[in-house]
Amino acid sequence: MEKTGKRKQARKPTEIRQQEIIDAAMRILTTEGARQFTADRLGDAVGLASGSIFRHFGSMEEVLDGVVDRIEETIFADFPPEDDNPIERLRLFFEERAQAIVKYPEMSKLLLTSTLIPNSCSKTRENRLREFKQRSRSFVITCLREAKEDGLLAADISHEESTVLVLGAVYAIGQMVVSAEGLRDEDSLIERIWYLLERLLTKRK
Amino acid sequence: MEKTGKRKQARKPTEIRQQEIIDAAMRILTTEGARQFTADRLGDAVGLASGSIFRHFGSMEEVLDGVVDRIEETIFADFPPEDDNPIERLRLFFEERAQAIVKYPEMSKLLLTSTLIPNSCSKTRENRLREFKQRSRSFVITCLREAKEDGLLAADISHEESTVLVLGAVYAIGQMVVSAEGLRDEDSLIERIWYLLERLLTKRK
Amino acid sequence: MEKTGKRKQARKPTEIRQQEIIDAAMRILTTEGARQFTADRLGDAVGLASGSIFRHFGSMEEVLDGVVDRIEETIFADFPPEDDNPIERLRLFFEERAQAIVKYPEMSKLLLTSTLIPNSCSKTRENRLREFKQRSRSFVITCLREAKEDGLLAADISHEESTVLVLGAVYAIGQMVVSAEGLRDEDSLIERIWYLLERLLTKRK
Amino acid sequence: MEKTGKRKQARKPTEIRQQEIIDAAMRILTTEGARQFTADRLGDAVGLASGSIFRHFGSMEEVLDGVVDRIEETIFADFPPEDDNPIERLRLFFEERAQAIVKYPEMSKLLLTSTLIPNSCSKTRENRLREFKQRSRSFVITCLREAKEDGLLAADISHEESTVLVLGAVYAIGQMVVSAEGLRDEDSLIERIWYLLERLLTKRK
DNA sequence: AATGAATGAGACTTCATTCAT
DNA sequence: AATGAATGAAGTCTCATTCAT
Repeated sequence: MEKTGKRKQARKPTEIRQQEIIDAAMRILTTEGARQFTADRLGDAVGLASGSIFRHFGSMEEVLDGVVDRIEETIFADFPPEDDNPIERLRLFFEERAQAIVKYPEMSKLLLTSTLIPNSCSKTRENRLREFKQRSRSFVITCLREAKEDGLLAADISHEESTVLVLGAVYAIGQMVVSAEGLRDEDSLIERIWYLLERLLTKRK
Repeated sequence: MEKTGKRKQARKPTEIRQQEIIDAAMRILTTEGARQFTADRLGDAVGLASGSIFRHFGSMEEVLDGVVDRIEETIFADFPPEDDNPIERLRLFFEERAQAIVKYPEMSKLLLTSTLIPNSCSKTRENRLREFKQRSRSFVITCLREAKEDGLLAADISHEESTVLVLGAVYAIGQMVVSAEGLRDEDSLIERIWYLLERLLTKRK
Repeated sequence: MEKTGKRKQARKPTEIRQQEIIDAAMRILTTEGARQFTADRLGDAVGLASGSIFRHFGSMEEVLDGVVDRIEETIFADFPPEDDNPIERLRLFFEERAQAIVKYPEMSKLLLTSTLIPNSCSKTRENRLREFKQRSRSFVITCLREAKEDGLLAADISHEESTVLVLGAVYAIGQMVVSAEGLRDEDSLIERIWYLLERLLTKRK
Repeated sequence: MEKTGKRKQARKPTEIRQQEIIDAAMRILTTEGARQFTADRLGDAVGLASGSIFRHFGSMEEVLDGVVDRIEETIFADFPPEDDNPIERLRLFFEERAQAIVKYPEMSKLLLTSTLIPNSCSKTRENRLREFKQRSRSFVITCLREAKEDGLLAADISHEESTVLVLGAVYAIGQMVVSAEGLRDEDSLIERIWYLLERLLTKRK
């Protein structure tokens, strides 16, 4: 019944459309849920007929693969950070990751939920998301282990529990961003959190 | 190779079936994803024809409401813990919640992903999940604020960042449980993490 | 969710139940439509579980056959009326039929709609209803033809159009009863209508 | 023995298909009954897959609304007729309506059976059909009342019973058309019936 | 490159019917 | 005689995908 003044949509090259579609897909997946991720809804969101989606992606599955690609590019943009001091390396990781989450809040949500992204038969996409988490975790563990060996960590702290605290802080920031709208000055918060973490982890003088 | 050879299905009262169905639904949602949450799959999992699901729930939506009920019952089982000392209260919360997560790993996953549970039009279910998170967060904040007023917190620590650390630890434990299968002796880990958190938060002598 | 205080239903012999079920079926068919004619709805209406319907009728189809039986018994209760004068015979028919319709308004509705009564494959039930209409029509035609031969009809009136008027009056009374609730003193109306019809049909002196 | 051999289905614009679907729906409802009014059957009748029905109508309910629209358009095509003389006005109505019924026999059947058209919860469709009948009835009553006031009616005839006769004649024509196939020369019959009615109603000189 | 009609598979849901209790 | 759980078939509707235009 609605005649939404749907003019003949401007033609754009596939590369542009693909990006638009991936953007829309992430928005739908995170704000409306996996069940709303349909070609119709997606077409709506980018201003195309649903059939036209398939000019730019071979299938809905491929769109999802594009989403996962995008996640990878974003959160591993400057990864791994390099620095001789493992604590400093960890700080760089923490701040970059926290800032990425603040900037693209969908990311953390999608990451935390791996299986909830529709996957019909192949486990590949799920595994990739799992691997992303694993890659981050390994980095954190390596930093902390090295710090321990270098005598930089407080004596009674093992890398096991400190990993939990560091990664947990990242997750919690993601949740804050998603839920608590009234969150301003995230940069300062991120810094203060790192300050706390560092004080906890490292040798007190 | 089916052992059951399509026996006449055992009859069970609706109350029992409802529990079985909710159990299965949580398993499917967390291990197979929202897209696999279908009546067929659900019937399979409890050993019923798909149509029979609707003798026990009016719709798939109602099953999901049942899942949310179950989550609420589980994670708020002994909530809020009571104790005069806010730090002690926080410790009780932390340990109960962490143990709940270890025991029912699906819970934390579902909680973290609110919107990803299929929801058609009504936002109620999503809002309930959001409220659960808010309820926990409020409890933590209140404890920490009170501790601050009582002079129990370290001088330079605000409740804002400490909340992030405490909740983050809970989330991270959930993620560990889900991903790292080879996690034994969680009780000890939980204790060690709390020990770390408490040392960080409270006044050092 | 509703616990409608559904006590264990009193046991009644099949003969009683069958009548109750047919009553309920007619009510449902006429007031709620063929689509609502389900075992559940029927059980509801007589205060039984839907499964219990099948203790008293072999199938829903048989219930419908019962409905048709009931219609036949009712509208052909004193049929055909007997009298030497064909006009008087017609009057008796008209008044009996009109009164039956006033008393059981569902009847006329069901009669007028033959095909709308659910019938899966067999045409039998539909044909029976058709035959009921035919039987009435034939009676009317026969009366009028005989009246014509006996010189009782107005000279320029053929039995064809007069049949239409007589039967039409019966249908219209049915419609009035169904729609216009505020219809009192039907007896008088029926009489006045017959008076009109008779004046129209017969020789004016 | 299918002649079509499953050709690629012809594409037609939605407006055309909607009309085809409404046509088929009326045919099915009147000749096969409300229970056969299914998407499958409907798809069959228009030569589409059952799912494709829903490209053109949002639901089966909407198809029914379309049917009611069509009925309204048809039977109220030239309604109300205009003429200064109320008897003449009534004649015009009678002939137009009778001819519409002869042309589209389904109409009268559907009209007479309002509730038997499937309707889930909303009573709107049923009410619309009821209103159609009421609109016609009101017109007839108004004509006859006015004729009475103008002294055109026979002295001893009230508008109440004469309304019954006029509307009844319309219904009876509908029934004849539906049942008695061998009905030729309806025009003449309609005229003769009106002649009878008019002679009955009006002042005899 | 874009549209929009069509399809077929599959999802949700209803329902007559059966049967253990 | 009655219940209420179970089934399987059928019906409504959705959706990815194809393709003529």
